[in-house]
Amino acid sequence: MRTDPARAIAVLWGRAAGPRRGPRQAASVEEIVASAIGIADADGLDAVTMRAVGNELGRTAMSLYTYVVSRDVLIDLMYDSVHAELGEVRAGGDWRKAVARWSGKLRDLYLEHPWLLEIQSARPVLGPHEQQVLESLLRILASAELTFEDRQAATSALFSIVKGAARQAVDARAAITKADAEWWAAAGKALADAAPDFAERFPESTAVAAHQRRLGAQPWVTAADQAFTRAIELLIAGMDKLRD
Amino acid sequence: MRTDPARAIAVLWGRAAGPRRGPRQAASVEEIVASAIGIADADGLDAVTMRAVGNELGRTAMSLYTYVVSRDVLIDLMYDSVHAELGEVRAGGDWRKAVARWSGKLRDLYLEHPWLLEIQSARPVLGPHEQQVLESLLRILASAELTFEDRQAATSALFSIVKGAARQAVDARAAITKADAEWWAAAGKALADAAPDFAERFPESTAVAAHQRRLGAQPWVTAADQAFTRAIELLIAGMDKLRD
DNA sequence: ATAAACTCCTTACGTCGTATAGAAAAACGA
DNA sequence: TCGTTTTTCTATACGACGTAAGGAGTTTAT
Repeated sequence: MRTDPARAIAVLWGRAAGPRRGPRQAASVEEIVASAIGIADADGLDAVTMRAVGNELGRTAMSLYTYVVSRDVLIDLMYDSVHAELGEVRAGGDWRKAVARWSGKLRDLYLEHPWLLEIQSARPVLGPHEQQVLESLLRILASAELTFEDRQAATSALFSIVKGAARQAVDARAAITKADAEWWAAAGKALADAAPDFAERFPESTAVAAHQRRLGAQPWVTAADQAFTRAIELLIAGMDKLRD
Repeated sequence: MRTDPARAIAVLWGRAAGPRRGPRQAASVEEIVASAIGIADADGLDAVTMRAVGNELGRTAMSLYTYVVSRDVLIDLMYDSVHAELGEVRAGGDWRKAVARWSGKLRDLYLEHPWLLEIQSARPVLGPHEQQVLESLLRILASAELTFEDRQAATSALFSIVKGAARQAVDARAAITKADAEWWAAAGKALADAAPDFAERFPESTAVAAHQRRLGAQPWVTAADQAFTRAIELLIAGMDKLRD
């Protein structure tokens, strides 16, 4: 991110790449990005080391630097690349349903590539596929005849809600592991010891937790799903109400 | 996070600390956490290395491990500690205003300690001050007479929106630096070269950007502020509408 | 007095991104 | 055609990081 952006952007937006002088390149940026995405899908973003990606392609870490100027840029490319999977969400019909559809699809993308959530920064879009995702949403919001201000507010809110909900879902999914379950049990016990007055100090939190437990079955996972759907509904209702 | 949570939780919730045998400790957990927060405020979370914190206190990195079992736990402690600054947000009066007030205060906290945004995971609350922040919100939502389901949905949405907006604001603030301005100029130029058909491919994005530019002055910063306020308004309106 | 428990220091390991420098390979100018 | 230039890729190395291991010194319990 700190280096000259021109090359990264050129690669993102469909290269130029005139005839070069030296030896032919044995790999390609696409191949490297695909390999990196595979590693990230399997083992998370931290596992995407230059050495690991190089190894996967049968070459050294340093050779990758002739394709991408830094690991950060590689991650930018990965980020944009997976956004192609989302495709276009058309704006026809009821805009409320379209917003819900867009949100669900973006959340699915995050769940399929949880490492997307490990990337921080709300930096403006850099690549064409990210841009397409944003454009799709803006088209829907335009069809709802929101003001420009509300389009921005809604966009920001929707991205945030989807990301937050996806993170919750991913964490919930991970918490089902045996080791994590034990960890939580131990944490709960330690908490009960350390704060015996929890229920009096935090009655509302306790009430919500009790209600959650009452629903039984999959306490975290499905609760997160429902909270997501409902959160989107709340926002849509608000947009509807303040639309005039 | 991977180790026994009991000790971390004991420290978080106000210790026990019976009489120990060896030499007296020359520092305290509070001192270490405060020092780490100072470093993070100044230089971000990455600057909080065990060596840096130790150095600040005139001791070695390894000595810190008698106070906190790992860097991750230190960060948990930092996280909870700064949440004490937010204090209680009372639930009296109009719940709509209270929600807005709570959101604004949390956002201010994030802006004052931007490294909070570098911490990922939507893990359930661990410390008492985080818990208090959640409790305050739940009290407000209870006074609004939302269903339990809607309280969860609204909680999740509000945390997400606040966090997302804060991140945007922090990034906008950072983008005013000279070096970054140059970077963006270069990126813009590169983008114009790489995608001359941008405006046709992404008409809605272009329209929003044009509207933004038309407003002039501080294009990013105040726009982010307004989008935040409006996003919260949208959600509150939705809660209001679907309340029955 | 001796033993146990504890703090803190020094040293060291394995990891990372990437700087540097050189070898081999391809295209260019003559 | 033959250097010259440009580029790819490798090997090596540096300085960071979190933290494991081991040991010296200090305090308390027996």
